[in-house]
Amino acid sequence: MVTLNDVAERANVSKMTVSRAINHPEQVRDELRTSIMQVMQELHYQPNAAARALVSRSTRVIKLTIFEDMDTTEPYYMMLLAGISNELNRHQYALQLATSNSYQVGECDGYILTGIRQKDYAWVEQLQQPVVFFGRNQQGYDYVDTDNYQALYESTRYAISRGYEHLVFVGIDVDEPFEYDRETGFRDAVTESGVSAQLVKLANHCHVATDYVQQHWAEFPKNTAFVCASDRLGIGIEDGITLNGGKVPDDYGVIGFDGVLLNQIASKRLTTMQQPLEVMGRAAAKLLLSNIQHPHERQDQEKIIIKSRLSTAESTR
Amino acid sequence: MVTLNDVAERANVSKMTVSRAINHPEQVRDELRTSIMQVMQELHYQPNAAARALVSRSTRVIKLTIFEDMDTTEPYYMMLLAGISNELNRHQYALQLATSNSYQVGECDGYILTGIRQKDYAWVEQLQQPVVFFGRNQQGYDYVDTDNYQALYESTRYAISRGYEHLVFVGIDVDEPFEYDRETGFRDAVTESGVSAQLVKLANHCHVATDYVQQHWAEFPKNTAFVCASDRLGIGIEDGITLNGGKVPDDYGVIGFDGVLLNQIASKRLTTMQQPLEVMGRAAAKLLLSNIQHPHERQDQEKIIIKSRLSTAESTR
DNA sequence: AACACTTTTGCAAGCGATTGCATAAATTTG
DNA sequence: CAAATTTATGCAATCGCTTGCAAAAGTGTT
Repeated sequence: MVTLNDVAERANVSKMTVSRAINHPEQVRDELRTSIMQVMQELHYQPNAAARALVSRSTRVIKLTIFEDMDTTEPYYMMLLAGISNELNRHQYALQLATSNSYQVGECDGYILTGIRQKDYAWVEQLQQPVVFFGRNQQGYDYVDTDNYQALYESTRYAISRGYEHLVFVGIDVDEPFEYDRETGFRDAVTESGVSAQLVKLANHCHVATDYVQQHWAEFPKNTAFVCASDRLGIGIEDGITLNGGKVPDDYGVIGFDGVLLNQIASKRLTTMQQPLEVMGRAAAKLLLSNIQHPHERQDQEKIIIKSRLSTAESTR
Repeated sequence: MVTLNDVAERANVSKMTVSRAINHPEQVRDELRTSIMQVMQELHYQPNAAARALVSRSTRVIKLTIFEDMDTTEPYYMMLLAGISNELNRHQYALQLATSNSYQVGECDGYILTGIRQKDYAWVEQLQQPVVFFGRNQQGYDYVDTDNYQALYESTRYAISRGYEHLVFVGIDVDEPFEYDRETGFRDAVTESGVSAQLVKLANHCHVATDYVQQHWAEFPKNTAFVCASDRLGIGIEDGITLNGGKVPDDYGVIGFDGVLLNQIASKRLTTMQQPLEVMGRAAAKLLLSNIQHPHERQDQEKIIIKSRLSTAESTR
């Protein structure tokens, strides 16, 4: 292994000068610095991260902890990963992946947390490091989230504007803030417009939504639009409608939420509120890094809320 | 920060004894060890990873490097991640994520590489650490892969066994071993059966496949089955058929490959060869760890080949 | 009880880098 | 041009832990 000392000897300077050439270039004579850089190249010198971390107390590692069984394999997270990873790389931080139940091995400079449910907050509190949430929380932690209220409000308004007269909100059966926000967005939109509406909460799976439509088909007059809390539900609902002989989008409309399935299935063009997950990932990474670099500058909870964008397709007229 | 010394003082032993209690429990008197363990608990002692790595020359970090633009957001990788992450956690290793173009920050004990193309091998060779590939390679590196030949051979045979009389292989237009294997599996199966067949290679996107069917519709007599190199292509093909008024599965069959979209879209029940990605991820992690722990035991290239499983659904009769 | 063991614990050195302080060189100033 | 100041480099200590060897304690044998 090539060490600072090796470089120093070869460059005829002390290892301190080499160290400074790397970390504080302005403190080293230009000429000398370039010659040191060259030696580093020749020797393929790579600073030892462990040694650095030991003395500087900074690992340059950020952990993304996903509080959900990873075998559910949400493609959702993949886009998040892309955003986070890109941003961290720009700042020369490494991204480490962990799940809630994973053995806590290795240290890090901060955490990005996602998929957190109420029961997990105890775990979070015991963390002694900067934390940024992906998803709203009422505990005062900084977070990045999409505007769930706006998303459902807007998609509901859109459905109404397309002439659908009966609205169904198909939510997810969890007790979490994001779900309330979505529901409230829907409620406000229908109340304002005075159209008839109903709500249901289902487990977040296609077939559950399909079954629901099958079993309650009588409740849905023509001109019903289903505003869903996820694309999965949207797709399931659409199937249910088709199986009952309903015509999408002429007689029934469907709007999803997330937008993660969009690029994958060309035919299933679901109208949906698309979350800019890559952007949100970047934002979370950026916020965390800023918290790490300026530990005391911030007093209040920082909230970065990024709007979802309506992406219209063939499941609405 | 709680250090070994703190624990040692509190437990009235030297820090060496504490260290041994952790790393070589059998060398410490049972009674003493349990009392040390207790002190560690009380003080919430966590060994400093950097210090450990510095002296032991092992970081307990594995890097998964994905050689593909991550913004393509293949859900494929998510399942892989799950498998790798689970296995690494069992062995108390951390998983670090990197892309080919990401700044190489931090050290690791080994690499799992996926999405590698011919042009990337130069980068790999310069690595000075154990490497396991995800996907076949002819360079002598250990790898884990699904049996691409078997997968396409089997799905083609299946299509033939269901009575389809004209076979179309819809491949991906890349120059990689895995693609040849698939093609060869298809060729062998049709040759053996003597059915008529044709091949095409397309970019791996739904709409490309849909367009292809539209433009070549005249070439496909009734009783044609499309055997595809990915689920995306399969879904695109199916759409193309439907748009042309073809009946799936009665007059046209479609078989995909991967199985990653299966659980996501209930209605689009594509018959497909399902890769057990979680298992494959585990296998890759296990193989890498064994290479790390027994550096010289192995002479030849180790190949772990895991069969895909046919999952029949509504796109074949 | 004295010897040769084996088992258990402690000491000192060092992994590769960075921090604080001291020194040397270069530059400015009166 | 010597003194004061700025800029550039080097020295020593240290981060928390593990390795190699030495010392101490315990065990058994004659």
